[in-house]
Amino acid sequence: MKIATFNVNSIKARTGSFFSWLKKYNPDIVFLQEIKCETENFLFLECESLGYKVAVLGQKSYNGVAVLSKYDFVVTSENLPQFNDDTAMRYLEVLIKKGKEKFYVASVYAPNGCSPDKNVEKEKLSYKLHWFDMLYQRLLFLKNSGLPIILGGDFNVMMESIDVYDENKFVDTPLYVKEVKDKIKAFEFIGLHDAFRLLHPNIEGYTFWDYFGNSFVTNLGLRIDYIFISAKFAETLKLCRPDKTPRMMDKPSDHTALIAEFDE
DNA sequence: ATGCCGCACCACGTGCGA
Repeated sequence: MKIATFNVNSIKARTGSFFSWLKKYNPDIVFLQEIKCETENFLFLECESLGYKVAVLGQKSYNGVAVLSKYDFVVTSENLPQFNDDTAMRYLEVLIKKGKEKFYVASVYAPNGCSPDKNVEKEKLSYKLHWFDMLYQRLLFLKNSGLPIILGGDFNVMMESIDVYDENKFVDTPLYVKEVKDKIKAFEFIGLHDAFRLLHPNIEGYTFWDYFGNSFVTNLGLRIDYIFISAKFAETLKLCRPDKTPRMMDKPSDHTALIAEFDE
């Protein structure tokens, strides 16, 4: 089984490059973030013609998440049940049925939390922390079902210095502050593992490079996109790495795809 | 390098992202 998560920064602006990459890698499940279009305007036909069943939670202009799957599924949650903001589309969870197996997957787009205005940033950081608390509550619920879990998404946090080109630039920012890292560390208590770090404890795995300057060429990147997997998938995980090919195409997203493969 | 780029839109300027 092959899976991928990709913050596309507008599916419409990425139509050509995204679908050429999708055809080539041909993953079984894809998690998309920042599709930046309303649900009804998503490119359903293009995805379906490649054999995917599609679930979309979109909105105008910003945010928006989607799940593409070669396996059948039912949508189990649109946004986080206990989070009382329905203006930002950031979480889409489906229950996949793959033959006799059932497992939960979710496409996740965590709030960024940053602002040039320090007062605004304070509010945005508390919003982010609360959003992660409600994510945790949902993950507890999924864990209690006893079914395996896969999360793919843009979590907007770097966990350690190896995840960031210069940690000094991010000290005390909502991308790198301890309170936010602690929310991700808490995933351990739900039995979720960072798939990339599981296989590669000591190598850089950037998934994002800013548009400005030559940040991609000079590799000034951040690892902010993750695939989290429960024990059953950790046992069969055989590959997890950023696939830099979409970031090298014309008019790329500022993120690239993170891919993972599992033995059957 | 606290937005130097790129995206979307009640669009030729503004809000937003990391």
